[in-house]
Amino acid sequence: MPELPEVETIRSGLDRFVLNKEIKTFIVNDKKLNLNLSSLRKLRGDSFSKIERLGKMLVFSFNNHEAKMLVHLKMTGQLIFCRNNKLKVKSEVEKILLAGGHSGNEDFTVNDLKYVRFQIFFSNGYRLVLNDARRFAYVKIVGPTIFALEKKRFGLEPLSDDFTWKNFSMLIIKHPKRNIKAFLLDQSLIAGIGNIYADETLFASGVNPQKKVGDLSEKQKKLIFQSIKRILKLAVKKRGTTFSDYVDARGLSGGFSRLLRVYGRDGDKCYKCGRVIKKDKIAGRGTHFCSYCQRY
DNA sequence: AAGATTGTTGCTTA
DNA sequence: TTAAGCAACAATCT
Repeated sequence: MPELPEVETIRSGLDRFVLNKEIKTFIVNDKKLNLNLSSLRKLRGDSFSKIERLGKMLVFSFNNHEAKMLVHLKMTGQLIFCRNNKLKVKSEVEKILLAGGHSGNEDFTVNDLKYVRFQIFFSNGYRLVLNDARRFAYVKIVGPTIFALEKKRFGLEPLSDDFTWKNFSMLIIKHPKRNIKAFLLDQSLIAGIGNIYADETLFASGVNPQKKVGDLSEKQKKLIFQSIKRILKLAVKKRGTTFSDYVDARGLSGGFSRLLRVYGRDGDKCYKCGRVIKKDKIAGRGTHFCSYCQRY
């Protein structure tokens, strides 16, 4: 469920806490991750030099190794930075990190980490935990060649300078037969949009999710292009959307949830026209839309 | 208790 | 070649 805004929020949160901190050791708690222990061992004593986001994937670089650590949270993965001990009610990480001024889920404690799959222990007494109920999330250590291949699979970054009207239109011309919902979800075309922001984008644009992109009017295309940028930017500013599992690196919920206009509102009244919001399966995903406001 | 669920991949079909 | 549909992955919730 973490999409671009959620992953970006985690990324920037982590930036402040793990960069240039010496890594003491890695612990693999779930064999399903298929991690090579000897390649992890080589990275002990090193530290992260930067954390980038590629679509919904996080890319960790090291100061003294060429290898990169790739983390994809898939549906229910969480990356939580916390203190390296078992504290009782309020963990110290909350006291320290909440001092940063953010309000949020105050009840989150390290005790809620029930599905720990992977951990990075830092020398300063903190650790980074991959917590994932459904075990779809992955961690990979890759060299430059594999990383270059991985990178190629991602399409345009919607918040980068490459996401221009020209590039967006070219994508549409290349895939005229695809429906717009599937188009928005395809990570190899535009990277980072998931089910929530696809539905929000189409509602904001007044476009029917079934519409073939080749049949969109110029006005509709422009609206979609602008809505993608506007909504994702706002959602990043609000620190993402919490629908079920998502929390940021400090265990805090996102603030975009209350700004959702269609996602999860099936059966409720449309904010624009008052008719009932529908939910159908389109492009293989549950799709929320107003059949009146999004009839074209 | 069956069915649905946020992401992605890979297979089958048209 | 392109796209749609569907199962699979694992666990939880309704």
